[in-house]
Amino acid sequence: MPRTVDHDLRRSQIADALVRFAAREGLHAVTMRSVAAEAGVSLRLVQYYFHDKAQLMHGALEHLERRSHERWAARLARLPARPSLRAVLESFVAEALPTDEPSRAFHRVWTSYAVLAMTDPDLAAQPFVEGPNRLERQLTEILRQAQADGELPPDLDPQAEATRLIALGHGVGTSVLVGQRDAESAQRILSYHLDWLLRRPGSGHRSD
Amino acid sequence: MPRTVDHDLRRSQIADALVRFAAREGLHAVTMRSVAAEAGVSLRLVQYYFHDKAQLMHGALEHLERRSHERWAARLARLPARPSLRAVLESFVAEALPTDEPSRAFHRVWTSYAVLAMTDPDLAAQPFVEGPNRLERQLTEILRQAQADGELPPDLDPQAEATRLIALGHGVGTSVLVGQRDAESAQRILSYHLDWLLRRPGSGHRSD
DNA sequence: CACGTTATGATACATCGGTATCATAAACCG
DNA sequence: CGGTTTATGATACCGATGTATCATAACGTG
Repeated sequence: MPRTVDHDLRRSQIADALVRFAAREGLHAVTMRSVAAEAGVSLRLVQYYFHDKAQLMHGALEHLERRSHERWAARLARLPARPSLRAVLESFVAEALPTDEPSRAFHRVWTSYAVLAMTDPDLAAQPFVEGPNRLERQLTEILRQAQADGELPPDLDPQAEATRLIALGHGVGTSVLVGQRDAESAQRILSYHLDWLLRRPGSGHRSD
Repeated sequence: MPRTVDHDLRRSQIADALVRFAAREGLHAVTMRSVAAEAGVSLRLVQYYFHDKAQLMHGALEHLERRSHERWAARLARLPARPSLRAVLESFVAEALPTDEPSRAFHRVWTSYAVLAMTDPDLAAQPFVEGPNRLERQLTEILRQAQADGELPPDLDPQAEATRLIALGHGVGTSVLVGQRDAESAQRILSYHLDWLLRRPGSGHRSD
């Protein structure tokens, strides 16, 4: 058997190129040719690995989703063994907000895809419905556990709070992407929210 | 002087056609020809009134912004003379959320433009920065006033709460547009938030 | 009515972008 | 080495789209 190359790797490289380009020029400006150029590869090869533009776009979205899960998992792994609820939620916020430039790029492209999904039905289902739902369940479970441990006020609804935190992160994140607010200000807003959420877990923050 | 026609009216009609089409097919699918067809007008006339595609897109965005302000003003006008804080905030939420189909269409197109603005610098400034900023100031003032009137707990920061409410509306709204959540569920989340915000304004809601 | 504005129609043209084809080179494994 | 896979290059084609041009029709105001 001759020349063996990791197909998934090549596909990842090309998908990465698409994301880089889309982050810079906009997803609407993505063409087969521009992606090839960005990847430093011939147009022909992009056709070779993705056959279609539709499949290219689809593949890049899946790639983006995987990357996102990886980063979230990695951030959780970086936490200490028994992290405080605050630490976990800070992690979530840091991941959900477009802070550094790579994160900005990711969120910009992700949002662009979300807009496409609003009119392209076959693009939507998995990433933009199931994804957030899973995250919401995950976060709900974390909050429920924290509540059982007395780290979260018992009068809060974990499900509702998870939803609220995610939606807030999304909303504030968008305002950063659009240039209304800088990342620092965004973090302050989320901190304000967390401060309130964890206001009197028993060990009491600040004065009252 | 011969045949006089209201230019602004024609421009509005064409801009409306663009919005309708974009809501249905996606902003990326908008072409001079598709807008003309949607407006029931010749391609030539679209060129006549907007000269350029860039100017057409720009004009439609301004149109969208005006429409938005009109609707918000109209909703405020429909409120009673001395409305309760809750009523005002409910109005805001109702306007911010894509509930009925026309509202869905508006928010869908607006979000599409927001994504364009992320990479097209000359498209952004006015609507997506100044607009939200103005809304935020407006809402902050309402909250500050309500606080002075004892309708809002005094330990809340009006500015921060305004920001939070808007961001939350945005985030939840997006989740509706993307099909993750229905409008009813979205309203429940915002109601939860308002319930908490107005929890003990002096005349005491529920038990504690 | 006449004139200029408003509107249409019919194209024409260049460019871009997705797709397809074919020949060929380069690399790698057995 | 030889053959299969991987990759490039050179194009070609077609449809879509923005833009431009020109003639002409409809129309209403003075």
